[in-house]
Amino acid sequence: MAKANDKSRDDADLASPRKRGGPSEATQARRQRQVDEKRRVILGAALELFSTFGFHGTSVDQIAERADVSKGNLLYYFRNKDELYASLLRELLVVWLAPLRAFDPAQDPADAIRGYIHQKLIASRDNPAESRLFCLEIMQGAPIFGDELIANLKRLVDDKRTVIEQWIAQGKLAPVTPHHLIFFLWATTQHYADFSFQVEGLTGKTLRNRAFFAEVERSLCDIVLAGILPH
Amino acid sequence: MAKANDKSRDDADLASPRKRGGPSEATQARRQRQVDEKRRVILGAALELFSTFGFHGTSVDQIAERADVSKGNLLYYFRNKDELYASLLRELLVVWLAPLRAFDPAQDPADAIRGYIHQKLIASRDNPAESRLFCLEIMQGAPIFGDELIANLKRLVDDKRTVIEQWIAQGKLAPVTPHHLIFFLWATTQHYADFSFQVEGLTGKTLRNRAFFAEVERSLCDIVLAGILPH
DNA sequence: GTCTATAACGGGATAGAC
DNA sequence: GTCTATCCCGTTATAGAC
Repeated sequence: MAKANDKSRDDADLASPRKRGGPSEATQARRQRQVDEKRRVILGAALELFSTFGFHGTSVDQIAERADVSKGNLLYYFRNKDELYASLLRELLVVWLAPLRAFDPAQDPADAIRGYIHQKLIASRDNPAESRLFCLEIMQGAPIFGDELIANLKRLVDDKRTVIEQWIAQGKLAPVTPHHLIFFLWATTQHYADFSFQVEGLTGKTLRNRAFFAEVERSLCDIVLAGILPH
Repeated sequence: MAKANDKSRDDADLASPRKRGGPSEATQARRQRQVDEKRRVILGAALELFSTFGFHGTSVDQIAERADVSKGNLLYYFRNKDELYASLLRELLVVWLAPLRAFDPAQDPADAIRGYIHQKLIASRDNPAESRLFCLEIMQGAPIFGDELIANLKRLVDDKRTVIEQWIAQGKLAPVTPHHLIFFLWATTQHYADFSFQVEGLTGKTLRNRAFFAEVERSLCDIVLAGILPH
């Protein structure tokens, strides 16, 4: 966020001719808030479109229209389409990885996993677009955001691998391969976001349906926990 | 395939001026084989590119280059880009759904599920591009192949739902929700194809590594079977 | 900061020679 | 059947008025 804003701030310095002494700090802060708000709106529109139609399937014009700004104006806030896309991914990465980050060796593994599934299903229900965006990006080999994404993932996963290993050493978990357990949790929970179109087509329901949400959560917890708690 | 070929055959009739009586049946058959072969090469190139870069991220030019034909020539075999894409999906649908189709009420459910996981992992190892192609298509709401794809899926899934229900009625399976079991198997096995880039980035291995393949298979079977066999 | 106009480019599809 | 040349459109990005 900080980095992404550097540019707009630089441009603003050039573009708005100041009287001697410049505007008050309050005025500057207000302007900055308006700038941030507009960036937020544009990023929101970009998220919806990129996650549905992909990077190449979405035009800057479409994003501008959805965000209710002109294309020229959009390209004042983001240097080009690539930067808009990268900003979007960078901003969402932290929140997208949050549920896994919560894993802690002090927790009971069953609680931790139940909690993870719950959090991830809520995210899949409320923010399916984010999930789809990362799905698309990773599936295509992360061509744009690339190394940054994988490097972040790797740091987190290495960290959580040791947590799972501790649980196993303490006899609290069956000897599963940590990587596969993590992939397993990712795959099953994200499925309901990434393939919501298919899930809805086949079952007629989405995670927004209370009963369906509970059913998914129970099914996943039952299967996973039965398979990984010490026998 | 039959439908897709109608057009080329029509065009061939128009394009190649025949002497009275026309070419021998043997000659016609040979030509047809060459036509089929060329279509196959083009479809193969299209599969690799579409599954990696998506429909909009791939140009007809790139496909032509990879298939070693000119763009003009490619568009002689496929009316346009959309038709090429739809032909590809239609042709792969049957083989892609084959592993699930094998589910049979006479089988032991543990055997059936072990067999499914094995088949699907082999497919994920040997034909990851097909898996990614369907993943992309379904994730984007199946805009092009659309209703045809969902209709096919629905027929198959409804069929297998009753198989699973029978297993449960016979006490051979814990009372799982059939849909969720199916989603579960899809999600976990396809993960290794669709996210192979991520899997490799994090573990340093792919399904082509013998030991890794066995590890994945064992992990999946252990977890799933422990969770769904009658307790 | 915001808009319109337009330059510059790439892609899909067709025409027509061979 | 195959190729090259070309048309035409949509798209990105910039220039410049306000």
